[in-house]
Amino acid sequence: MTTNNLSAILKQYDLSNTDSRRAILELFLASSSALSHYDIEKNTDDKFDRVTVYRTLQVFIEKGIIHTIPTTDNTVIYALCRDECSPGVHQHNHIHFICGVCEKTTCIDESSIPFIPLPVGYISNQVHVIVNGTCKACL
Amino acid sequence: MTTNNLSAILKQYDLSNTDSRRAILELFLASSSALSHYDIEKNTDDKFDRVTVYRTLQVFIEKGIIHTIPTTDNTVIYALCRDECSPGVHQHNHIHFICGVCEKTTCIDESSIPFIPLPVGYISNQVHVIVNGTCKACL
DNA sequence: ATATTATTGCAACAAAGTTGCAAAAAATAT
DNA sequence: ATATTTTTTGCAACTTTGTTGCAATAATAT
Repeated sequence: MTTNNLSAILKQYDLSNTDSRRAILELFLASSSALSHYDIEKNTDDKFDRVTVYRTLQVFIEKGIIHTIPTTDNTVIYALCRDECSPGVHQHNHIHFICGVCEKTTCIDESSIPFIPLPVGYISNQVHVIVNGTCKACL
Repeated sequence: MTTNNLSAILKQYDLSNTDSRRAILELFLASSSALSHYDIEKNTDDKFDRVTVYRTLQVFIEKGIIHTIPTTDNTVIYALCRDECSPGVHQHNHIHFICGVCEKTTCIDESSIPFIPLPVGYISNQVHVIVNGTCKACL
């Protein structure tokens, strides 16, 4: 991914073109699995302050570039949005798979979220499906 | 719930009969929604040390008495196990509903987890379904 | 090139969670 | 019932995670 491409993406999302944003965006584009805050700090050689990373992630979420994934062990992980997310509105129609062996979390684009029937009186906004198991690479 | 009943449950799970364990177990039995660590500390009038609460929750999880629920905002919440969980093995076949208004998380026993088709090479162990929306009481 | 605006990094802090260890309480044996 | 063993608790100290205010710096607009 060239710097130009990264800059263009940032511009598209109406974000100013800074070192940290380019670096973190590049990480997400290069990674096939979800990233934790720790992953991001380490993979940018601690070049950016913790606070900067937090704020960058926050902005990316607001703009609909990345989303958080709920986890059973309660770590926060982030992944690129695939579907049509827009600033303020996240809509994900794919499931998340957590491998118990390599610990990696990936978005499974092949499977979509099934319809979940709810008792009368409940209204559904968004459904998350998290599948724990063993991934292709670890079998 | 009488003290006797609580003691009996603890015995059944092979746990020694202590103040904190009885109190925390009672809280879960009395609550219709999931509880956070904070909820538990406050609802026991800070009578028990933070460390004790952490350790009690950990033991309850190991024994299959309670389970954690993944949340979108990444807080850890705990709820009683409904189905046949045993020490070391958690299996939950119900979905979790998080109300955006009252912020309460409840287990929906009426709906069961649908079958989630996965790409070839993936093996599923456990599936979590989290529905965000508005609950009956908040509509 | 300069002014304006947004972003960064630092410091200080708050909250959440963990570990080792001595004291206290529960279970077991006498 | 009492003594012994084992488990659990609470304290202190620490680590990790996340937040806030503010001055310095960098990016955009003029």
